[in-house]
Amino acid sequence: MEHKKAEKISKALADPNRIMIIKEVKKQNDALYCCDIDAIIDLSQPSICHHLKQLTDTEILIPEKEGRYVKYALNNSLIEEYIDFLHSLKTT
Amino acid sequence: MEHKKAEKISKALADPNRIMIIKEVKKQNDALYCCDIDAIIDLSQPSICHHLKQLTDTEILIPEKEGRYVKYALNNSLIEEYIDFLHSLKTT
DNA sequence: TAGAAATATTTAAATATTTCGATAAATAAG
DNA sequence: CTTATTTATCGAAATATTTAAATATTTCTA
Repeated sequence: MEHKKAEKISKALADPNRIMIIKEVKKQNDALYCCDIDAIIDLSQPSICHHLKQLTDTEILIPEKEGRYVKYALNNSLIEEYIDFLHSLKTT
Repeated sequence: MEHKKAEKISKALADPNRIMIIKEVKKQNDALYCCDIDAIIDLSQPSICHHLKQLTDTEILIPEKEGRYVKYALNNSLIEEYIDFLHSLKTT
């Protein structure tokens, strides 16, 4: 992974609300809906939308449209690539 | 790892200059000096100092004073803990 | 001890991010 | 077709981050 990409993923993970959202995706087993987040995070709907956009722009979350709803799944392989990048930084 | 801690590590990694610094620590085999960075990164001395502070505050880098100099080493075990946290986010 | 060199701190400006209210767009339900 | 519901976008305010000049601190060397 390019370090520019790793930087962007790091930035997307650098917020407590976005980490909460990712945790919730896991809890809901890759089937998190936008409106579920309202119940969990004390932010306005536009703010939640903004955080989701950062997570989907970086492809950490993969959105899938289902009628009026959007379902989010975690991009496990991207996380793996990011982990590989972190391993590559380590000294031996 | 607490997610507050993971958030802080993410934030510290969310900058191209700081990633460059970490890469340079690896290149120099855990023996990076402050003044070496001047040669690599086009930033003022106070800015470099500020970035190093973020990396040491989060304990990503471990500073060791050597007379007038400060030598930096990567905290490999913290990176491992951060990687474990990332694994824990993954869906199965 | 005085001067030089390396690193740290303070302060302020520029830029970026976060947040929310208002509003728009898309689709479902009646 | 009209209305309600879900998600997205715009615009503006509040907050945080990045940067560098000026200055301070620490320690080496002559």
